Amino acid sequence: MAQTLRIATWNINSLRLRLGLIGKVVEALNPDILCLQETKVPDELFPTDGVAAFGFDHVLFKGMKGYNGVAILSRVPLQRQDIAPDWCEKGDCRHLAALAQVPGGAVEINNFYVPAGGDVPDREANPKFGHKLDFVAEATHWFAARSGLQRTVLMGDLNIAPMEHDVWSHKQLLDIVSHTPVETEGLNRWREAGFIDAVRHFVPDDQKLYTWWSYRNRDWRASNRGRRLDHIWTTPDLTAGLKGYEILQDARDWVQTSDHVPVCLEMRV
DNA sequence: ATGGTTGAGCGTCAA
Repeated sequence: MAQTLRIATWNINSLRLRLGLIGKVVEALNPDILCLQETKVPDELFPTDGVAAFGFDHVLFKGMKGYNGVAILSRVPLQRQDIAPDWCEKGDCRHLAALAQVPGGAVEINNFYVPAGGDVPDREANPKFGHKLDFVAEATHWFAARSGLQRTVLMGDLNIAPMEHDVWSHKQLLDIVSHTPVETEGLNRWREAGFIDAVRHFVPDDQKLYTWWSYRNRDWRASNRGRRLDHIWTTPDLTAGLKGYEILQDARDWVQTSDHVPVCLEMRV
């Protein structure tokens, strides 16, 4: 009954601008399910036919004009799960949940786009940072209340690099939004509410791993000042089925690409 | 401390 499922996440930073690059992701990673963040497209303008041309016949999206927006593209049937709250009561399109219908039993997919949090790591001076911390705390409590979750995946652009070697310089980034202790501790509590870090399952903690390189570095590969902001977590019952992962670093060199690269996980479910 | 770059969409704001 078990089948191999390949699931991927990518902050695409405008779906309409980079629709063609979905084809390159399919070619490179062959995902059954592709979670996108920062689609930046209102639902009435979502390119359903465009993504179907790449083999994704089952699509869920929650978007808005200009900012944010998430989508789940899938080759297997999806059943939308509208069970989560409106995080921080902002209505800003940062989470989509669905049951992926696979023969071994449904797998719950949670696609998150956590607020970036602005530049100043102080909730008094910078309300966007407060929003980020509140979002993570609210999500932590919500998942903790769903005790005993199984066959569940949480993935997306979580905008926090939690471990020392998830950034190019731990010491230089301790006061930089995305790697401050209050954020990394918050993200760890969220994960511990019921998940394991499926990519770190394959990579020792002392090895560098990045999924994002700023547009502001002229030569991202040479400077290599990356951060691991994009994550795939699974509930512990799925650990035995984990087969491998790929961070598609080559995508950072594509013409007119995103500043994030796709992350893919293969598992038997 | 600042700047560096990109996208949405035409003001700057968000990242």
